Amino acid sequence: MKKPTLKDVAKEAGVSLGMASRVLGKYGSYSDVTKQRVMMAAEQLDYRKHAIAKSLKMSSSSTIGIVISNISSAFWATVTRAVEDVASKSGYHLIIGNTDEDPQKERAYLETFFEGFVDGLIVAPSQENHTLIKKMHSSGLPIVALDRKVQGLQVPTITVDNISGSYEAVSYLLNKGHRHIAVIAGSPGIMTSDHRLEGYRRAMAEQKIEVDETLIRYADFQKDKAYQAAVELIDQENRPTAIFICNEIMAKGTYQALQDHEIVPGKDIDLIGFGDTDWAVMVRPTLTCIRQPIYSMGLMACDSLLRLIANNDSENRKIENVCMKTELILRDSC
Amino acid sequence: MKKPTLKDVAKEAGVSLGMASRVLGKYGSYSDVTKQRVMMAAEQLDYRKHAIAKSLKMSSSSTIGIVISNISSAFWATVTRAVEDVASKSGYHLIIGNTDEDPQKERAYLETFFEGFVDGLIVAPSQENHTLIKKMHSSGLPIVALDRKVQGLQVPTITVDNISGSYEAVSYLLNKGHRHIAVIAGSPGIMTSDHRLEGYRRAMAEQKIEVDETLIRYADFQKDKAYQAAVELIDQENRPTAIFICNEIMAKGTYQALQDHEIVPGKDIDLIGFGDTDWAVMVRPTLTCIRQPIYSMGLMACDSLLRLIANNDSENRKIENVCMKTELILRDSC
DNA sequence: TTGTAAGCGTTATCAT
DNA sequence: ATGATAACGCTTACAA
Repeated sequence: MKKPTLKDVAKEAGVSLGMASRVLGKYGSYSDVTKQRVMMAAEQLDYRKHAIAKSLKMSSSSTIGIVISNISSAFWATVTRAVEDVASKSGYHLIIGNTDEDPQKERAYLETFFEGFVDGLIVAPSQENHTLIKKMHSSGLPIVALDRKVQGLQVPTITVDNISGSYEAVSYLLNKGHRHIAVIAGSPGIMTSDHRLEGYRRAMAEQKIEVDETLIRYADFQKDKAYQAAVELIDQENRPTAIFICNEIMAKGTYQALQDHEIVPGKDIDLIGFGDTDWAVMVRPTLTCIRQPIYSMGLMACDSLLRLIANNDSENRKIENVCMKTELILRDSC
Repeated sequence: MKKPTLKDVAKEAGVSLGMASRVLGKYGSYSDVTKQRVMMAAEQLDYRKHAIAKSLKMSSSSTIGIVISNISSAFWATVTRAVEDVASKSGYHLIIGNTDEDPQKERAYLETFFEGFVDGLIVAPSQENHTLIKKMHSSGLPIVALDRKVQGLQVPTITVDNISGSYEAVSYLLNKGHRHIAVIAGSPGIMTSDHRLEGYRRAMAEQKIEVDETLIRYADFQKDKAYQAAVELIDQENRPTAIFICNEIMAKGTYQALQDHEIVPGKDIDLIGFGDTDWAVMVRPTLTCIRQPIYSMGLMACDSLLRLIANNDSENRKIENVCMKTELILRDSC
């Protein structure tokens, strides 16, 4: 009835517990006869090692954790997929923690992951729990930061070059002759949002065009707020001739607002969105996007983490930060 | 340097190990003074319980596993999100296993989840590993099947009524006067695919319309194959006047094929897709869909599993199968 | 109220 | 080559 243990296998095979462990774990030395008997017994009892017990003994759970905002968004689902692919190839399991950008939830996950449950952690940190993360790091837990930096934390960080990405996009608009370029930004304080806005400002500054602050709207990365912002922008006195949207969720809201108001992207107003999305090629006109190497980001983060775990004892591990380039995908919306 | 253990806390507080455990675990009895001293010591050392050790002792890891085909698909990402929401509310962690419908990968996950790592399992089983799943179940591991049944396995199963869903959709097309209705199906053998095709056949049979087998195409749930199938359908002699597509991924391929050939859904040909998707309302014309209660499915699955875990000892748990209804969302493509 | 000690199922060291 | 035994860090029954 109960699951058989090593003890049961040993008894069945007529050997000692240690012997059974050696055979099944393929270490130490044992005779061929013993091997046969143990294998037989294990087979017969349908024995499976108890992973938790092993973890305790080895102080390693072969599990990594990932703390992100929302697994059901296309971006994070792809990242998670990549991480899981890499992790499983190395025999690691993946535990996910969904925070919804809620510092409370994030803290709860970090705390439980800090209880020895995971061998390493990939985290897209909010602003709030930096001290906890630092404490975890200094206590020796391997950590990789993803998509966002943590100030003063010396861990490998995988980001996208948000500044140059949006700089490129806005420059493209400027070179097309646009002078009134609106921005639908995320939330001030979040790195990805700030950097994308910064790219906009740099492009504008470079061409010596003064930024009209009424053309900058914060929509907290939310679709509905972006819809609202877009409606306001097209209604306002100095209607922009182009809109730069700081993520794909807000791009959806913006695009829908324009559809609802029968304003045609690429004709009545130009549009570029940060982040590619599957509907970008299905809508008409298609949407010009800044593509991020999402899968690669997850892949590199996990790769980096696994290397960190492997070399955890050696102190000479040096921090490898990666800042990936984006790609401007030109389509019909501008 | 090393993480403090209960022993360290006890020593620091000047009490026994057992005492420290009682205070920190809030059970048994202890004096106020002892409580103070232990709490102080724990605080001072920044003590955290070791989750693995606790799991071993309690033979429960507060972790559940989910085995699905692809976390980066919208459907499974939403399911996973729901499961994680419910699980985390009850203090459970979620480990994900991505199979890509590969029986080998699926088996690997099932095996490791069977090593005592999880307290329960949610699985969308392929056809191959039924015996293993049954073995896991009979060994006492709580299991819930999601989206697909396992023949002869007595576990709670959360599915969608695929037959009635597609029956409703195809009947709608028939009532509109369509007689040549094509189907782009998934893979024969997979329950969701077979049932959706079955719904089609029933609707046709009910109106005594003979099924033209050249109008049935299998596209293995893949976008490109669906694209190809759609092209063939519109090129063939008896071009269908409507197409019923068995999932949203294939709907994407089909829709794109029509766009590329300048055939307008809802005008030149009617379209209904099984499964709602975010681009359905963004494309023009919008796409009519059969909506599945995806989040609810994940929610109920996890809920069911947690109840199973809670009542695992009592034998009187009865199997609660849930078959959820779909909803036909009428839009412009038909 | 408090301390002692026996496990949970492994791995790995030390004798033999 | 093999067996006995001490951990890993925790919970908890039993004694005091």
